[in-house]
Amino acid sequence: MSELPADVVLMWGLKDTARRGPKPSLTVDDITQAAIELADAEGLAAVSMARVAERLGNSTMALYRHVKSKDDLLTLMSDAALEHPEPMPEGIDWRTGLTFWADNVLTVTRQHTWYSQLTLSGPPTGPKNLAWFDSALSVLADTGLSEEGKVGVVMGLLTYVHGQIRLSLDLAAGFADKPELFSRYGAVLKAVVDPQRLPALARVLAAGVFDTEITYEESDNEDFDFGLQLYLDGVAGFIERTCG
Amino acid sequence: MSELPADVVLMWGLKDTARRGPKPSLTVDDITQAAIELADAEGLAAVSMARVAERLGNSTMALYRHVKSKDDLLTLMSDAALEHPEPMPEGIDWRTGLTFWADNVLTVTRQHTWYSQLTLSGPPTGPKNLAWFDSALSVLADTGLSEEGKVGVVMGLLTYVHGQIRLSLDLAAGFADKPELFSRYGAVLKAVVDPQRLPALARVLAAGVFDTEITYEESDNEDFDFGLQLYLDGVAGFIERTCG
DNA sequence: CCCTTACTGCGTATCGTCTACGCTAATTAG
DNA sequence: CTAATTAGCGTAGACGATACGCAGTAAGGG
Repeated sequence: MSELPADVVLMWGLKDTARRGPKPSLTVDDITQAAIELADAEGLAAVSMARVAERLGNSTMALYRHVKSKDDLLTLMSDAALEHPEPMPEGIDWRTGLTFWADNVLTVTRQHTWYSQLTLSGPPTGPKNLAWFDSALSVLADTGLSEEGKVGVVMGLLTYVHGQIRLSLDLAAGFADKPELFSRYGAVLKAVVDPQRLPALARVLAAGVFDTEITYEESDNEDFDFGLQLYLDGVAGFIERTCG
Repeated sequence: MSELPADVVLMWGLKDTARRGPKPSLTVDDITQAAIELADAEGLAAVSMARVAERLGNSTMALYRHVKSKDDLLTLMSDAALEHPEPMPEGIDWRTGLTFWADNVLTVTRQHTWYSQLTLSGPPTGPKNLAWFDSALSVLADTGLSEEGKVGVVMGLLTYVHGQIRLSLDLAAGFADKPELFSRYGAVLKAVVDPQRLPALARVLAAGVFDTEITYEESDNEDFDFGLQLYLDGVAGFIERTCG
């Protein structure tokens, strides 16, 4: 028990209960929650130990009694920010199930736009992260895939989903920052692309693909589903090949 | 011409040549290169204006004559760090071509492990980035896809590749940092996972999927290719459906 | 040839960040 | 009651980004 890493102990709430000194006026949970609210409101860059402490009405250094370092806090946030996954409808087929799952990941992550900027420090160990992992795995139970195959499929899906989310959130943030760059994207490329050197790209420009103003909320879901279905097509083939 | 964004002007080297004052002892290129070397050697976190200037034998503030801000410098790095793409073999079929391309992206990015930590501030505009974009598009020329379809396929592929790279690099960094967490991953999960609440995950653990020590350089390429081929399977179906 | 002008390098200073260390006060085990 | 343990926090150091302004340099115009 006491052999478990410190992060894991904190995330699962496995602290020794009988303590001697003064009652803590702060819990790790309070700190994590305050940090998440701050990140939601002002972005990940605004999360400093000082700002978090201010929000809790404590001094900066008080936080270090509960959290080893700022990186530690970020790790805690990466689990605490997630909701529990929606329960999978019973008897759902794997393809519908994974689409449902991916859409839920998208929904949850959209509420914490900083999430995809976190740097992973290891494989997932927190309760929420593992619950999501389990949820995706359970959908593949009846496919006949080996356990290792299921893990591969889910990891690939997670990578795709996170990659897509990160891309779209980064772009959305950039868009909010300086929209000119986006509305003029087609024009800028045309000024700079030499059809001799980059012929394929020049053809795309000539076809006017980047001429429409890019708006975000709409195009995102389409692109997301487009790539997702491609990936799931691949999974279907894999299942067929392996277990068919 | 002068209407182009500042970043674009810098990346394409479109500065006014006739200047009046003293000869610059520094070029934007020198600065970018120094920053890249620093990031390669000590990680992205080590890149500070002071450290970069020190490496060039200049003062910190001298850099701001050439670069608007640190974010600006990071944007420049995101283009300058890329090699030019290997030229596509003539007459290569799209699937082999995209696999070749993805492998090249993997190779280039492995040389700059910080690359996937950069936050994109907008759609790609630098010469190297666009060259890669063009290279992937050119492979799809004979598929009969619409220009928009090609863009979608390449964007999806890029997202997958970057996501995968980021995941594996983050994990590799975490592994270098504290290997215990990785070698004991299976054991930690078993201590913490309740088969009642997370049955699918418990089955994976029981099958011993996480019991083998995780080594990185080997498993990476397999996972990468596995997911890549799934995605390409999906693309094949899409081409069939659309143009078949 | 000189002066104006634009530009480079850089010193100074402000403000924000993380966090090591040690003190004080609160709480409880024995 | 005493000693051990622990929470909160003040101080301070090291480091980071960058606004501002000064001094010196090189070209263009006369």
